[in-house]
Amino acid sequence: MDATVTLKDVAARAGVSVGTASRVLSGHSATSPAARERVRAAATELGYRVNARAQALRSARSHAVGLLVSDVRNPFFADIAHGAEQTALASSYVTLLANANEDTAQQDTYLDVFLTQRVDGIIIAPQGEGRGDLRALERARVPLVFVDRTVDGFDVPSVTADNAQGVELAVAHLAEQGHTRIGYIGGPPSVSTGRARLGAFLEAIARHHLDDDPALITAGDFRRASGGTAAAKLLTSHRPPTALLAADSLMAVGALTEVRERGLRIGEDLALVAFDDIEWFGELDPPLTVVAHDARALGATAMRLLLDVIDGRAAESVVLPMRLLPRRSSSARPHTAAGHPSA
Amino acid sequence: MDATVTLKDVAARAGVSVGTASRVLSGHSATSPAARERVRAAATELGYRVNARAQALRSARSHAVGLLVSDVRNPFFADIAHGAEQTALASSYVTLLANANEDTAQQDTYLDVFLTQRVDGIIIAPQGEGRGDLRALERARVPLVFVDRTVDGFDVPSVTADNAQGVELAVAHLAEQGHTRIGYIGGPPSVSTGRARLGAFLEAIARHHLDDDPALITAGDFRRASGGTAAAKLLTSHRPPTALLAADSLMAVGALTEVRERGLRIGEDLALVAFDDIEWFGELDPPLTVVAHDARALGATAMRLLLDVIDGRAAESVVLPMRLLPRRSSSARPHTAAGHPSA
DNA sequence: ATCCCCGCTGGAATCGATTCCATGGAATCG
DNA sequence: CGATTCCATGGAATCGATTCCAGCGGGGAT
Repeated sequence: MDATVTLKDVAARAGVSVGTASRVLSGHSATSPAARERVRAAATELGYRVNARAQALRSARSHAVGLLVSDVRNPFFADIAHGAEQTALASSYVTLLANANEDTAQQDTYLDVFLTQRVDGIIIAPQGEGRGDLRALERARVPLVFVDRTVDGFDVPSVTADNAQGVELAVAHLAEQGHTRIGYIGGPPSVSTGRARLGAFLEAIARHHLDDDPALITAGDFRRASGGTAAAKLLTSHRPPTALLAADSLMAVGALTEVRERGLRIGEDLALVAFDDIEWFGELDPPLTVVAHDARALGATAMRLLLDVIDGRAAESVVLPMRLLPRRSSSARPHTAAGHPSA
Repeated sequence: MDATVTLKDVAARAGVSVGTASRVLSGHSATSPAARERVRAAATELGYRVNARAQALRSARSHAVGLLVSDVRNPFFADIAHGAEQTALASSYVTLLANANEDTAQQDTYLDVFLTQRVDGIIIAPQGEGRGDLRALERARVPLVFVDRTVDGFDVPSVTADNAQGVELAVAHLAEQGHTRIGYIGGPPSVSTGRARLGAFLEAIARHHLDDDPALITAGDFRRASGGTAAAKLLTSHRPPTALLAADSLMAVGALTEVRERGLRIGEDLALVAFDDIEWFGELDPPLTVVAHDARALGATAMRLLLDVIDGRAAESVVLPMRLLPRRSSSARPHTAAGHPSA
């Protein structure tokens, strides 16, 4: 007696027309107190629940938004999703969370799903170069917001972290402790954050008059294994760095493992600073120094922007500040590092 | 020229009726090769995309399923979500991922959303005692599957881990190393896994003839802080345990922090075994021994079951095996532990 | 050659809610 | 007291796709 209660049933029970019943329940038009009461009573008695699909069909608004992240299992994106979802819920929007799973094809699949489901808007942490279905979104004029990353050539509001500031904080912190040779483990140039952070790193190095040896610059793909490879390359070079800066948390973990396997101790023989704070980075031994942005705020802000766009309000891109969380992994002084034997 | 292409437009362009166009695109009825070709061509030229909401309104099937987990940010549930989502996608079902956020009220909110959205089925890792909207689901006869946890009094297929086996593996492992006093940090009795694991622990203790001192049994709430509190209680007791078994990964982290703060070294002064393997547990120092289940398989299996129920096939509950991953945190021998000073 | 059957098609009803339009009655004003 | 306005309401059109029904025409059987 619950699954298929329609507005017609409610109207019949209340002794009014469906039109009146709809008006009462949506509360948009004037209705008499008597009708209001009868309809409301009938609705609760029958356990009526509006059919969102019929509602969305008639009124062009579906009250559902799509959120596409590159990997739900990455805590950073899980936090973004959480922030976005809570914000949406507060405005009674439903979030369809999809997982590109680090795969451009799957990203396209889900964008297609979003379009088919006629979501009111989409938040995306874009993968790749912005080909394929990303262009279709533009043509379809679906409200769109970028989060964390952007794609060149799209005139879309975005919420990003202040990468330049973050890199500057990290480099300044390491320079303060006397490091002059900082090994950089960067992201892929195909992702905007990868490019931005590398540029900022080069500037920061120059600003602080540190060693700009090109051998200190490596690039990974924001995945764990690539962090290890990059660390190995840096540590076996002719003049190894005394500190490492990883542009992403997963690569930092890879680097950490690699460093350990070489018998070096993070925080004593070698300093390490990572991007993105992950809850358990403080639980590692030693706790990891990070340059962090508030992922939850990133998600929440993106959703706010999206709702603005949907409602036809102006939406300005937002750049959120990063902050340095100094922990023990960066307490190594440069002199202790050089020439340590690699077990 | 993209957003509002309807079937009517396609039909007009192809010079056929909407009926024929629909038949061609859904492929259910017989159509002439000529019509097929013309409709397909028109559809691609116009960039037609079926309106899922209209489709769902007419045919009772929405091809969307709801997945409600207690916390997306918990890697365990993120993995479940990932597994479920991939399986759904393979059958061209969309997953609406919702986050109860450890909150029964929010769980009800989302169940309501699911019902309103007329999803074809729901997978849930239930919170609390199964009051409130969980009963409404039963009345609404929405296909339902429990994952990881169950609720008494519901005749619903479920996918759970073999808790008894997991506990036995952990206890046997510790007993093998000579431990007789194992401190147990359990989950809340309001959650089925909390109850099952405690029962299994008591049985395992008896089976291995270990110390059944009630002072060794504590309970938390599956959150991090409670693990610390429980550990503190155990370690300050009259005769502290030489090993700890935590019923959940987050509580294990809490316990870990607490143990460290007391100046004890996990793996040397005290053994620690945790439930649920989380990617980075192997990165801790020392790496954590865990009793793990394959969360992704849990999610995938649950989705398969749900699709079975939706399609009217029989669905039998599944119990997945757990396995022990011995790492350094449980290498402590009992004799080293007793009477260690608490810094 | 006639009849029947079957494949294909157009037209129309349908799903459930919203919203426009017209109407009836009450209230207000001159 | 009659005319105008306003409020509440019922009825109907509408959103986009699916599906039933009936009809048209062609091919095979007799």
